[in-house]
Amino acid sequence: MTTSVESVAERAGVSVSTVSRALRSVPGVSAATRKRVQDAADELGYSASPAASRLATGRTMTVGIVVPVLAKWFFGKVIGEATHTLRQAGFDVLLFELGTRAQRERFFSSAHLHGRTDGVIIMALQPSKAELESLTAQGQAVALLGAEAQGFGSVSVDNVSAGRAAVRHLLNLGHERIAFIGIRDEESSNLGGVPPLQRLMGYREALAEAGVPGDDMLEQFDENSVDGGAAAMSRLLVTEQVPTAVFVASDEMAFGVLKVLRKAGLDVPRDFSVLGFDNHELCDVVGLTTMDHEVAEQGQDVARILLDILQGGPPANLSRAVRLVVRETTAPPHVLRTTPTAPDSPHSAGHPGTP
Amino acid sequence: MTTSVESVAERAGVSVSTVSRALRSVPGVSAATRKRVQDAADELGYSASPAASRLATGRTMTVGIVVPVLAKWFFGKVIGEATHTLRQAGFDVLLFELGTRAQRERFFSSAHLHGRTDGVIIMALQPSKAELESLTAQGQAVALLGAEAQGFGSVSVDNVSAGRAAVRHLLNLGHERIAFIGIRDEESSNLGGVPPLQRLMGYREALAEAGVPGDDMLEQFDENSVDGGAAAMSRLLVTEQVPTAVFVASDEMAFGVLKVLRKAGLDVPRDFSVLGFDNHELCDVVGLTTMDHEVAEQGQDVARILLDILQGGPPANLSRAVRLVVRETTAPPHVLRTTPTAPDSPHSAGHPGTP
DNA sequence: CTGAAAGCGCTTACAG
DNA sequence: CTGAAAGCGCTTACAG
Repeated sequence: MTTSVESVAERAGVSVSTVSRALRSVPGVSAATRKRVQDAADELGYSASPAASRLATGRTMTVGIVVPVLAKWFFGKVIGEATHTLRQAGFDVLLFELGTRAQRERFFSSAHLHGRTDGVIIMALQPSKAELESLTAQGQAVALLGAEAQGFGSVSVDNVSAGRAAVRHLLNLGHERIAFIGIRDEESSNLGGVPPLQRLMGYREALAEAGVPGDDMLEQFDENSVDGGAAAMSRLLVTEQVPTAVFVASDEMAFGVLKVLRKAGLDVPRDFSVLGFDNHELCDVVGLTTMDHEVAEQGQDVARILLDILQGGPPANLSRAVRLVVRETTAPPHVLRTTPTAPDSPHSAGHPGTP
Repeated sequence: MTTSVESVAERAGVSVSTVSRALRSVPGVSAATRKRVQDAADELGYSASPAASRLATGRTMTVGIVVPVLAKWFFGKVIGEATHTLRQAGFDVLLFELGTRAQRERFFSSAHLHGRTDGVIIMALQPSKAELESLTAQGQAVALLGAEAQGFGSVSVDNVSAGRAAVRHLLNLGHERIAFIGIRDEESSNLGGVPPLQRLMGYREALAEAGVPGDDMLEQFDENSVDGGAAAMSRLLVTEQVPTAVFVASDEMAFGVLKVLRKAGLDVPRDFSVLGFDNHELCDVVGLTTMDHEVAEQGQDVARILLDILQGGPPANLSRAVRLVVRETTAPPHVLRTTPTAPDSPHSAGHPGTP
C-alpha cells in the first residue's frame, strides 16, 4: 500500500520527476515512457499520497458543503446532486452541518477550511460580509445556494414573484382571508436565510395588488419542520376570523399544517386550502399543491458554478424557475359554494391524504 | 493566512519543535512556554496546515461516510447524527454516495480512501469479503451500519424478529391474507442490503407460526421509494385473492402504498391495513403505523464505534431495539366486522391522511 | 523542558 | 523529453 513514487520510478526505470509528470498527464512526457510508468504504477497499485501532493501543490481537490441541517429532504436532495457533479470533476466533498449559532460562529472564525478545501458551497445561509471575507482570506472559492452576495457565485430563485404567484392562485380560487406561514429561526439555530422572507414579501404584494387588506394575525412564523408548521396552524385556528387558505413557505411545514387540520376535523380542500413550497417528494402522497423550484437542478448548478470559479472563471449567478404544481389541497373556499351546510359530496372518497 | 510554525516560533522566541508540541498539548512543555506559544499563535491566527501534519503523522483526522443515496430521510438522519458525533471528536467527514454498481466497484477497487481518511462508516451496504479487505489494506478502520461482518464494528437491529413482530400485530388484528412488500435492487443500483431480506424472513416465520399458508404472489419487491412501493401495491391489487393487509419493509414504500390505495378508492384502515418500517418523520402526518428502530441512535452508535476502533479499542457490535408504533393505518379486517356493508362510523373523521 | 535535524511523499522550476 | 534538487509545512526521535 505504501508504494511511493520511488518504487514506481525504479520499476519503470525513470526518475521520480518523470513518474510524477506521467501519472498526472502533464505534457512533456513521451508516449512510450508515459505508458511504461502507467503500467508500473498499475502493477504496484500505486496512487499518490494526497497529503504529499496537497503539500506540494497547495491544491486539495476537495470542496466543502455547508448546510444548516442534513436530515431534511431538500438538503439531502441538493447535496446528493452537488456531490455527484463534484465527484465527476474529481473532487472529494467534505460535509459541514451548522445547525446552531455556536457551530456557525466557530466555523467562520476558525479558518477551519484553510488547507482542507479549495472551495466551499454554502446552502440556505446568508453569510455576512465578515463571514465571506473570512472564507476568501482562507483562499476559498465560494458559491451560494439560496442566497446572493456581490462578487460570489450563486444559484437561487425569485422568491418574491414565486410567493406572489402562489397567493394569486389562492386569490383566483376566490379566497380572501389568506394566511402565511413562514420560517423563523429558533433562538439557537440559523436556518431559514432570506428566501422565506422574500416569500412573505410576495405574499404581501399579491394581497395588496388584489386590494385585500393585510392582517398581522394572519402571518405566523415558526421553525422549519412538520411540528413548526403544525404549531403555526394551531395558532391560526384560534384567530378571531379564521382564514380559508394558507400559503406555507415550506412543504415540511405544510405537512404539519395538514396534520393539524385533519385533527381539527377540517376537510382539505373543502374547508381549507393549503399551498406549500419545494415540491417535496412526498407531496404526491398527500396531494399537496406546491411551488416547484427545480431543487435537483439547483444542486447541480451550484456545483458547476463553483467548479467554474475553481478553474479561474468568473462567479456566475443563476436563477431557477418556479412553477405552481396544482394537486388536491387547493380549491375554492367553502363559503362560496351553494350549499354550505349540507355535504355537497360523498366527501370521503378521493380526498387528499385519505389513503 | 500562510503563517507557518516558524513565524509562531519566532514570535514566541522558541523553536518550531516547541511550537508544535505546545499547540498539540503534547506533554513535556512547561506551562509558561505553552502559554507563550499559544498566545503567539492566537495573535497570528495560526493553525497548522492539515496537509503537512498528515504527511508527517500519517493521520488524516477525517472519516469517510459511505451511503447508497443521500436524498432519503433515513440517510440524512443517520449521517447528521454520525457527523455530529465525529465532529465533536475533532474529525472531518468526507461523503461518498455509491448509488450505482459502477460507482461501488470504482470505489472499492481504487484505494481512493488511502491517505484521505483514517476510517470509514459504511451504511446499508453489505460489503463483500474482498471489499472489506481492500479497505483494511488501505489502512482504514471500518464500522458498518445495517450490516455485520466478522471482526468489524457494527450497529444493526434484529430485523428478523422485527419483521415477526410487525406481522404478528397484523395477525392479532385478525388478518390472514397478509402481503409483504420488500426492497429489490435495481439492475444498476446497490441499495437494500440484508435488512430487507431479514424482514422477509420474519414475515414468513410469523405466518408459519400462525399456521397461515404462504403465497408467493403475496410477496412483492421493488425499488426503495414511494414509486417502488406504489408499483408493488398496484401488483398486489390485481392478484386473484387480494390481501387485507401489508407489511412494507420501508416507510417510503409504505407512503407509495397509501397513495395507490387512496387512488383505488380503498379506505385505510377500514378496507386495508398498512404497516411500515423506519418511523419516518412524516409517519405522523399520514398516520402510518410502523416499526421504529432508533434511527438517530444508530447514527451516533456507529460513529462512536468507529471512534473507539480508531483509538485502538476492539470493534464493538451493537444492536438497537425495534418497537411497534401503532398509528392509524392498521385495524381489524373489514370482513370480520359485524355490518360489512353499512358504514359503521361517520367514517370521514379522523381517518389517516385526511387532512 | 527545549532545540537541531531528518523525514513524511509528493511537485516543480531549473538544467541539460 | 528527462533528471537532480529544492521545497511544501509539519512532526518526532535524538541529544542535551
